[in-house]
Amino acid sequence: MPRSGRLQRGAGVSLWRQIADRIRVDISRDLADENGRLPSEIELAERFGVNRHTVRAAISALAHEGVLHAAQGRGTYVRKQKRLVYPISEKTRFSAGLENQSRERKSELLDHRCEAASAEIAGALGLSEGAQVVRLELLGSADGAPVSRSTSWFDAARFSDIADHFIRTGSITKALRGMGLHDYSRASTAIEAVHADEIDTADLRLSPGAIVLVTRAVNVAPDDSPVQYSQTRFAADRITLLVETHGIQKFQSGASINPLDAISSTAASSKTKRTSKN
Amino acid sequence: MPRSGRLQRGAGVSLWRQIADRIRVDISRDLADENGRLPSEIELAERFGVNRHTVRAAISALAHEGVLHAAQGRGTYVRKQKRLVYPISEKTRFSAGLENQSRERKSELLDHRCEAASAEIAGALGLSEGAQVVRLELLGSADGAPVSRSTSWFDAARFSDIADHFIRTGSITKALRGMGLHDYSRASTAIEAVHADEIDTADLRLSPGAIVLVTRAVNVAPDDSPVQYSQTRFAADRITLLVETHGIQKFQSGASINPLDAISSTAASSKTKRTSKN
DNA sequence: CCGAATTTGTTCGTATGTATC
DNA sequence: AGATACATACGAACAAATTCG
Repeated sequence: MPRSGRLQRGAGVSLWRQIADRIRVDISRDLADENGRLPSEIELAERFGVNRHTVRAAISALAHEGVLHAAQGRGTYVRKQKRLVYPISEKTRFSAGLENQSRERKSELLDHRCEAASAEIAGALGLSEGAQVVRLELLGSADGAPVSRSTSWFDAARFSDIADHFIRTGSITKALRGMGLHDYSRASTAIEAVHADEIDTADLRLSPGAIVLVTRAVNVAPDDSPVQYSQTRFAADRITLLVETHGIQKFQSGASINPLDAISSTAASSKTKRTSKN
Repeated sequence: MPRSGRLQRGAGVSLWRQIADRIRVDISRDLADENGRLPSEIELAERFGVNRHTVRAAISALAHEGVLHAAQGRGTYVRKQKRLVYPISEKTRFSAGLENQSRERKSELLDHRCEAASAEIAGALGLSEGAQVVRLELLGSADGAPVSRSTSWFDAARFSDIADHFIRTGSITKALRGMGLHDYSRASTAIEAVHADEIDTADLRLSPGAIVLVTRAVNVAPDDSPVQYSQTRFAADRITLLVETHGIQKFQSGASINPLDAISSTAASSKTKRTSKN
């Protein structure tokens, strides 16, 4: 039976929202079994004394939030995974970010080709529109789960063989080094968040309604000439972007400037901490 | 009447998704009136020859994407607004970011109080747990629309009067300067994206299912001691975070390193540009 | 200011399709 | 093949917010 208090019909809050809030709390107690599986929608509907559609609306909202995952024919499960931290700094390297956080990580080259630069690409790389550029399509995974899907462009005049070098070395940094560029810097990164589209749900194995963090970044050579322009789409529920704009140092013993150190322990209660306007 | 082709029942794609795709295209043609208002759900259901619930599912999906906005009693409208750019760099200032992008912007102090630091706050500020800290609740708006909702903490021992100074000056930077701190730097910013909760929808005037960009940031004094820890929630469909990790310079005439310069002109076609795995 | 009309939001009922076990 | 469980779709009714005469 449902835990605390009955559902309030006719109050300001809809039933499906009340149920969603109840489920969100109860899954960490006894609602889900040892495998994280929830009772079936029919059973939940009986427990809450509502129609199955009302339960479905609640589950849908929680699936949008990334709390639950419904699989046709299998059941509804609690989504359990901690976020990987992807650092963004002047020395951001594409694949290096996820080291030490996952057992197995991979950067797979899906496709590569030469094409004419659009206005956006040309502007970012300092080329004229229509200039030849090399495009690389990469899929980043950690522990078997896809995490990022990126498209990068390079000036074909300088880096026509970048794909070959990447295939040999498995790394953008090493590929550029193999072509004579021994260092580069991240100049800027634009960050937006949007809902996953059909391509995202396929590539990143997301459920419809999930969130994608979109970054558009420019890397520059030591002489500040643009080298690489890339658009990356991260599965938002698996990633935290960490921007480091100032040397990260420990200030006092036990005190970390990295706010993420404390997040995992307080994430569950963060909601109660926030205060509304009133 | 619907434009091209009938809906395909029993094909691989559900009706509501076909309808959503159709609406997404047709709103830029003739589906919406001069005010961006769509026909009522009942009328759309008749046009497409489906039940009203099926139209609602399509509208719901498009509302999640941020394309449409449904208002009870008023109708369903096309959402039209361009994103503001919020820069994040070593010299990020809370309110300064939105200058020159909006006619009217405001940073309103909703609440302030003194409290004991939690483990998260204490860790970020280099204090011991339970130490007294001042908390400021701010609401940032641009052109009348709420954009950000932030909570900041300061060491009460150093900045007990921060609220008074903020009320007088209307700026965190000026308030800190008034208390003897003439400069500070952004040390780190953690960025995540989540679905808006009830508090977000109220404070930022979002529709349920909207996306919120959550940042957790630490500002430090010139001696690298932590000064301010803040959590900010941005309405994701109104904001682009721009991380500048390397001096932004023009490299060639007409070439900008800022990738955002080209986004607006290509955003509409970005979807077709992306390629899937196959 | 009131009340009717309009429009979206919620809930229940029912049936069928599809994926998984 | 059968049972289970989620996905989609239609129908009906009422609630809640807004608009407008």
